[in-house]
Amino acid sequence: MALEHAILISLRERAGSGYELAQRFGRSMAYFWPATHQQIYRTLGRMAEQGWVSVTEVPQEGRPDKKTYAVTAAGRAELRRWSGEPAPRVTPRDDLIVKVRGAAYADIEAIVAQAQERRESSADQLERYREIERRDFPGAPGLTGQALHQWLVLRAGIRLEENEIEWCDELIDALRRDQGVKE
Amino acid sequence: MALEHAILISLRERAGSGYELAQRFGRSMAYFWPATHQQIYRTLGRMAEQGWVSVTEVPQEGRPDKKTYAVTAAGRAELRRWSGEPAPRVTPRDDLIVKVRGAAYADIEAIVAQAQERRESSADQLERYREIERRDFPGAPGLTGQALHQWLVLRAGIRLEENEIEWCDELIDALRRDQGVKE
DNA sequence: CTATACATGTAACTAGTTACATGATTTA
DNA sequence: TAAATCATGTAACTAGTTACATGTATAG
Repeated sequence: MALEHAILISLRERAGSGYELAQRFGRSMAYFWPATHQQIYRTLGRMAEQGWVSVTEVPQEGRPDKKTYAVTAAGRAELRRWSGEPAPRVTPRDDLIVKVRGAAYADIEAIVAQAQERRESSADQLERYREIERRDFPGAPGLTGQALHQWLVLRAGIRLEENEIEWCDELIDALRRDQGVKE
Repeated sequence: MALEHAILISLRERAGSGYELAQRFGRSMAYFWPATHQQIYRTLGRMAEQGWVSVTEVPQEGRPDKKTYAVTAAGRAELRRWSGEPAPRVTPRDDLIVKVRGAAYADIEAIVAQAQERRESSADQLERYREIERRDFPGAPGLTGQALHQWLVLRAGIRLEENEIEWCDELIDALRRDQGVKE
């Protein structure tokens, strides 16, 4: 389960509470592994049981006590073990593809509209990624170490959006053309 | 939930039993929406309760009776309704990306090896897709109707694999280079 | 005075995966 | 005689989503 390991990575970069982790996830990991605060709290609990993280209760005034988590030696070993085992491939399930497959039984214009919406949201996301690239990775592709790793992840995101945009364009053109032919 | 709707599409193309559907899924839908026979039987049961499909029990000799499912008018309406509503975007969760993100805490060579494995499996899949394209869609991109829709779905698969291959190549090169620099 | 940040949780639900069960027929 | 095909299912589990709950402090 990659969520546990994504948390281990995040906690190795900086120890912190579930709340802090959820914030950090929202800002970085969520682009490729989203997780709600519930999921993070629950998973941290399980990880503490397994001994992958240690918990320190920090009493606070005026607000609930906070639990700070840090990666243990066992957690570090587990992260290393996991990262060496074969990474399974998962089929990304996309409703829009199913709709295209069944377009004969649907309102084609409604599907075209969804493709346009998708295209726009991908273009927006791509622009956000490109801005992050400019701001945080000006040295790319000549980076090293952690910065390189982060940039490579960003590259995956950029590629995904670029691909999405191109496919949407193909889709819109082809469905439009076919509609035109029919009339 | 797209599984229900993928089943409606498949059953509109041809009515059949859960078993038959599971076979057909394995041969086509599974490329973009995999489902086990359990999932299909369970979902068909739910769909029958909702009145989206009708069930006819066909007694057989020598083997268990078979239940043939067909899409009802309500099912056709539901398919049309669903295909018009906005398609949600889901983040494809990929373990390999998480591993790259945390490469600093891992054995980099092991991650490179996984990227190579991934690259090969994507190249294989791409070759299979290209063969289907040659065999079943020689008229592309000038197709119309259902053949066009099926080809557009295939295009999504082809694009996905091409993109995967390119990203893996970037990844392998960059991590290798960085390893070289370090030494 | 309203919204946001801080901080953690319980509970119920949905979707998908994996293992196990049954049993005849046909093909290698 | 072993394996694959036909045919349907129960049960348990894992991962992720959504709704609800609590309560202070601070910023606009």
